[in-house]
Amino acid sequence: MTQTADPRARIEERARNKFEAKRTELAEATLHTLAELGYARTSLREIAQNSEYSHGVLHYYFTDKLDLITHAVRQYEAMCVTRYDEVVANAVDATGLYADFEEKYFATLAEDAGIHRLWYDLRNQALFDGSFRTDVLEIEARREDMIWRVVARYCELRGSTPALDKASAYILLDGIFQRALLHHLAGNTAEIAAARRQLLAAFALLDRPTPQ
Amino acid sequence: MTQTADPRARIEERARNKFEAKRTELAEATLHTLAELGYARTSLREIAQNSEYSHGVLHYYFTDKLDLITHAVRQYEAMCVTRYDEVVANAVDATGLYADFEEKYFATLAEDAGIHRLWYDLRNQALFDGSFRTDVLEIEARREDMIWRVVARYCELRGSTPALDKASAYILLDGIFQRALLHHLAGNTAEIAAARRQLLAAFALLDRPTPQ
DNA sequence: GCTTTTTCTTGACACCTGCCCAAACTTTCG
DNA sequence: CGAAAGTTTGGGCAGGTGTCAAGAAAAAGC
Repeated sequence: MTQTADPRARIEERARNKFEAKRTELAEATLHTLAELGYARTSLREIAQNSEYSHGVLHYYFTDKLDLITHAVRQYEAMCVTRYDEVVANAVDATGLYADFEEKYFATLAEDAGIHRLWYDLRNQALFDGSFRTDVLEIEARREDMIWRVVARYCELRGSTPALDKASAYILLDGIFQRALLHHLAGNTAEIAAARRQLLAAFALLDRPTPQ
Repeated sequence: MTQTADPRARIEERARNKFEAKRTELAEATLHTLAELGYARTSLREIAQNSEYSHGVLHYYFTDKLDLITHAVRQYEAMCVTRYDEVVANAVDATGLYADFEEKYFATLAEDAGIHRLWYDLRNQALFDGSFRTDVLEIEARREDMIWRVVARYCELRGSTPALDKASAYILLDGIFQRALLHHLAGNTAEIAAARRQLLAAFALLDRPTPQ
């Protein structure tokens, strides 16, 4: 239980932690503003206004606008790539896994629409701006992994083998989600119902009998 | 062959055509700038600089920035939703259709990367800004149709039935494209090769024997 | 309690944005 | 030709942007 002997080091460490904590607090506020306005329309003053500080603070804690947004994106990652882990962990059979997954899928579509469209916005920025590319590709890979855990477990419970590779399975399931998000924001409820059918069909397709 | 009797009407008609022609010319320049910079960073002055006119002209021919961009987007539509029609028309068997489609698919991925990323950018804007939503949804529907013509013809030639509905087939094939585009711009050639395999697997999956 | 350090606010800066407009230029028409 | 209409330019406007710095306020250290 002994701590670092040097008290100066302790103080410095504590300061660093506090500094880091404020950075994440500000990054959190940044995420909310980004989710509401999108990357294109989000300004530092707007971010500050949605927090309890003035816009100058942002430059005290971050060197750049890019630094701030990068930090916010990394923070987003943590919450977005584990969304279905609980569903997978608790699954006892394929039908139940699918039901729980579908429920969470359409729940987050409506509840977290803002943060989801932000992600698609940032991924798109990476098509134009190289600064984000590395982060985006890494998050994308983790999202693929997340979906793959669902798909693999589903097939395992059914005693079958996935008919698509990891990337394609993600592309299909996430693509259905993205399309549904657009229709959700457009208020088109009929297409949300269609997305439910598409998701079901996708799972039916993914799962083929294991060749023995 | 008689023309409109009223000469004043003729003149007015000709003027309108000229006006419309200049609008499309400017919209064309707008597309190039948008493809290079993305929606977020494209300004009217930048668009004008990439054309041979000054920025004032844009306000002479368009009421708004929105008006201009909307016009540009509609113009984009024409070229983007018929890309594979020739491939479909010339197909004599399923293998040939797939080969031609795949070739065009990866050719346009590299050649027209700019315009493709612009499309994804605009589609994304629709998640935040309702002004585009109608146009985006309409173009998206036409793109689905375009892909569906390929898929349906492919299955027809094989004597099989598509295993996914129109929307899901588009989601999968376009999703593979979008992912490949990101990796193309990131210079990741290994993932382009992976996309080739994904596309092949997707077609293998799409096509299931027709139940008789 | 007083000094030092950290944290935060405020206002300034240079630049860019969409939009508007008066004046110059060009074309069209009688 | 001259007048009228159409077209284009370039500058001005109000407002917004990221960034910075000086000084107020708060916290920490002794």
